[in-house]
Amino acid sequence: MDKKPCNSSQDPEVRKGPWTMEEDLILINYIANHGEGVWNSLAKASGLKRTGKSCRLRWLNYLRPDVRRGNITPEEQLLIIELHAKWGNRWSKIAKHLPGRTDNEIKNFWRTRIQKHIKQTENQQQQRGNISEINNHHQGSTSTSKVSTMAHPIVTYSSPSYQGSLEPFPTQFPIITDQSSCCTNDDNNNNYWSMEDIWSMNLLNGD
DNA sequence: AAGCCGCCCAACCGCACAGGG
DNA sequence: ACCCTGTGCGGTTGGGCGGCT
Repeated sequence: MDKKPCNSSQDPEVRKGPWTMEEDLILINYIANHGEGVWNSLAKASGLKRTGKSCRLRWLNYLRPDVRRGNITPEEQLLIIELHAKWGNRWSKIAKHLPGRTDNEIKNFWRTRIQKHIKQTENQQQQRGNISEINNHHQGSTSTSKVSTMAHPIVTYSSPSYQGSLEPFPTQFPIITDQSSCCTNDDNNNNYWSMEDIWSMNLLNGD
């Protein structure tokens, strides 16, 4: 790439990549004692070899005690769809209406699940369109794809097929019936410590 | 059993904006 | 009025993991 590795050469102290448990604890402890904000000086004062940006992101997206982790509930799915139809990719704005959810999480959710679902829906609609066109015209010629494209103009993400159908993903996603179960994360976080662990360790360490 | 492929998510990057000096 | 620094936001990437062939 054409990017200069100036940071790594001039400032080898700056760490990148996944956060370690130790770093998380340092950040949590520091914020518990001094509060959040002024991230650049926080990064320096805490002794973390991270940028302020990185500290902020880690805190907001993962370490904050009020961050809700686990599957997006059907209600949240609907809300995301509605708000996205209204505001587009204003993830932080959407996140403000979903307590405990981060813009990053919503963004990822949208990209991985909903966009995929929309594509599938569009494909299905196109295929149905093809079939109906074929049935309507009894032509069976090679021009069906063109016809179907005209019959189903490409819709944007605010696909009207979602709005009003209060059942966006009836079978595709596991539905959480018990909110308390979302905090166990047995399978999801095998390689990670849960936030409860971290916070209890934080308390054990003393602040 | 091994390799491949696709999905998911944490983290990084670049840009824009706001506030202070 | 201008510049600098910090912060916030949206887009993108890379690695881990599970399912499939």
